[in-house]
Amino acid sequence: MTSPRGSLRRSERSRRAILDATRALVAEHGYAKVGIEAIAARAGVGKQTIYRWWPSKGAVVLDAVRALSENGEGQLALPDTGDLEGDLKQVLRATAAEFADPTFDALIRGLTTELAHDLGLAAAYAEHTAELEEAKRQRLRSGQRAGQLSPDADLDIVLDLLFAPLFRRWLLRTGPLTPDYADTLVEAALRAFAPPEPVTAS
Amino acid sequence: MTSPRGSLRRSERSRRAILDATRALVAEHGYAKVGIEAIAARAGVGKQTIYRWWPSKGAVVLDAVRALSENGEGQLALPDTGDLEGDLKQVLRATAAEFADPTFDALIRGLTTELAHDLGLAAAYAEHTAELEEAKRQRLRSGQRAGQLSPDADLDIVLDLLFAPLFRRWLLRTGPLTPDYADTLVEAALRAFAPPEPVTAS
Amino acid sequence: MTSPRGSLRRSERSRRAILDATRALVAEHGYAKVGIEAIAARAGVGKQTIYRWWPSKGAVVLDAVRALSENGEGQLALPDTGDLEGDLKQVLRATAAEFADPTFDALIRGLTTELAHDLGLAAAYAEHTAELEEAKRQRLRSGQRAGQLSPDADLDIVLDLLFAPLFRRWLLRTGPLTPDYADTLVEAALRAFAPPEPVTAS
Amino acid sequence: MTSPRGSLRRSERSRRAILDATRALVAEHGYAKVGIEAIAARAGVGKQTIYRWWPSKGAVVLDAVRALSENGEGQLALPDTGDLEGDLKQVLRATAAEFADPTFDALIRGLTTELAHDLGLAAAYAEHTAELEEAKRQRLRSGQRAGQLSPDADLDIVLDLLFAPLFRRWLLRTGPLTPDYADTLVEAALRAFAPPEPVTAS
DNA sequence: TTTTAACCGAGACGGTACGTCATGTCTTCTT
DNA sequence: AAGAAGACATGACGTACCGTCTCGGTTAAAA
Repeated sequence: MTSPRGSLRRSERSRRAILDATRALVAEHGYAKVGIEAIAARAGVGKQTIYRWWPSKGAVVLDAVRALSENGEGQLALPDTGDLEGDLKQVLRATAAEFADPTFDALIRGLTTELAHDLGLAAAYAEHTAELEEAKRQRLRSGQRAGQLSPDADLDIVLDLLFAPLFRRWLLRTGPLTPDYADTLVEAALRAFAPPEPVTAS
Repeated sequence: MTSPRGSLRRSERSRRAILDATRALVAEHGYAKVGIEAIAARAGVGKQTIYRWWPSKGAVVLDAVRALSENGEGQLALPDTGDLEGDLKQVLRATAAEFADPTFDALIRGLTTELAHDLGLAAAYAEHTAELEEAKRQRLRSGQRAGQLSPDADLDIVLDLLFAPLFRRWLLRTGPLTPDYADTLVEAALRAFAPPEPVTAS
Repeated sequence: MTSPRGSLRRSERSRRAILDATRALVAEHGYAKVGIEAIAARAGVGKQTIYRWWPSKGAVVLDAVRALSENGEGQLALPDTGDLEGDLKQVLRATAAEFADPTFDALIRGLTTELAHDLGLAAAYAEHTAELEEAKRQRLRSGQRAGQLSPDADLDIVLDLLFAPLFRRWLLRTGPLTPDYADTLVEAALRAFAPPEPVTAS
Repeated sequence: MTSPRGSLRRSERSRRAILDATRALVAEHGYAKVGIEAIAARAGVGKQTIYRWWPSKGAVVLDAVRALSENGEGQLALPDTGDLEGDLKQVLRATAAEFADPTFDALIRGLTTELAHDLGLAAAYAEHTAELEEAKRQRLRSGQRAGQLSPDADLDIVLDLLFAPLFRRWLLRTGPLTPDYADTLVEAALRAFAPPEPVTAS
């Protein structure tokens, strides 16, 4: 069901032009220096067409980000080789790599700072990331079942330990997002929630 | 002799009025809706007096935050009762509590999102927090010496594990900043960097 | 078909409000103390609406003056009773009287001093007054044909002699603009360009 | 008696620097674009030193003009060769030539437009020009005694006829200030106030 | 000779207006 | 009905000057 949302007459052409222009402009000038007028001008679109379909610049950018991820849909299953540590390292390294892409960085950085102030936008973003979050939790659960993670572990806390340091370091630029850093975080988090030592028969 | 820096004639009166007005306005209306003009008007000051001494709104807010901490100077020693876990829990709970104060939240939230975009401001902020960061590291080192933390532990990583989840949860409002959450983070981080089991004589 | 010039959508409402506000404010406070912001505020109009259509305050005032004259259009024919001296006295007296009106004085005084510095504005003003100037020249030509003025007279010089003294006295306030003064100027100018004495048969 | 006016301690050095800077800046950028701050900066003088001795920019410019004329003092006697027409032509040509000097033009143009709005300044200027005006009147009186001008002629009106057209043409740039134009004005004015035809004995 | 106070340069201050820019709403005409 | 275009009222931006004010430093008169 790929029917148009919200209207029977919405121009797909304009929608794409707006999101493309947004991506390009934010990459070029940074989130803060891009305004609705500039987007409209670059997209060759009337301002009203933007205001009609999005409530704020943040919402446009959110959709621009969404559109990026929607190229290959449904790839939401995380790797599950049976090796939790290896799989998580791969995921965190990939996340760190994403942040290194200037276009993605500019988009997601602006969006993130907007989320901090706009509750509605934050909710919309949460909806967008819910699936991915669930996939992460699933992978942890799978590891738990495989005895690679304590059965008592609160998976949300594990996720926090894994991703929050990465997020903070990226957002505030307090350090480089190296693969090593990703690995270190995974090792620390898994150590914190290691399964209990099996009692070995002596 | 801490003679006036940068000018021989800067008005202390105006400086304080500006920082006070900034705090009040950001608390009332939120960072984004406060402009230089409003600050100047509320402070009873010409706009140029702000532009003369600060390069951006972010810089003013940074100073407003700085001024908050400078009331009681030099209180930078963190508690060191000998109980690392207990001391850290106290610190994280206190940090969480700070974020609960609406005025401080509004100020620091706006400032933080500005840091994400303004490298110069981020550097200035880093300078401001350097002392506190060092104090935290000191406390961890002290715990290390007391055998409450692995001698191999990278203290910056420990700090990341402790504070980044709190930071992220606060900034993106993805969960409540309860004392329990603070405690959980401390326990997890210490577990991740627990000292090696002493070999017990059998 | 005098369809809208320069734009398809200019607001006549705003235009009139701006010119009215300009007239009122200049009359109240004098040309120099009136700014674009004040005009916009009084007119209930955005500043940009002024900047969009006029290049300078002087241009706005010029249009405000223009609008005054355009109430009754096409009344440009000067009196021509056959008595050149009488007609000119009437015109100069009327001109002097105009300058006595405080609103008109304030507008035209500010405009005039602007003309002295702004070549473009001077050109625009010249265009505005061209018709009137031509009408004056016509009346002189008519007098010339009637033998009341030397056939050799350079009409522009005659106009200078008639109006420049009035202009200077008004602008610099070096004397009162009485009807007597107007009459004196007319008499002097006509004496300077009197037709040659007819050769009387002796 | 060239004692300092208004104060026993006024710095002649600063006074000259201010007037020189004023002349230079007005010549370079035009009257309107020169401000007190710029003059002070160029003169290497504190703003207060200007505000202490002059009430307005116009007053400074007036003094700058005054200083120009005071180089060779007392040259106020107009030529009196016995030939009124020739002498007046010389004076008007000289006046026209003065206006052609860009520095003088810029200064006097700005000053003149200021006079139109500032009564106090106009009075001060009148005082400055009083001597010259009187000299002009004297020359006319001398011509009157020599029978080159009607005994009834109102000399102020004659002066108006002579100089107002020149003034207006210069201020509003409605035509070139050629020697021919000067001559034409002199001839016209003298024709208007020619002495009565002597009754020739038949 | 020493005081002392006006004058000086410098420039920060509270203000006002500038001319530009972007906002979000609106109207008009086109598709 | 939706879109491109862009005028509109609004209001913040950062700059430029205004005229006033303080700050040391420097003179030249008075003591």
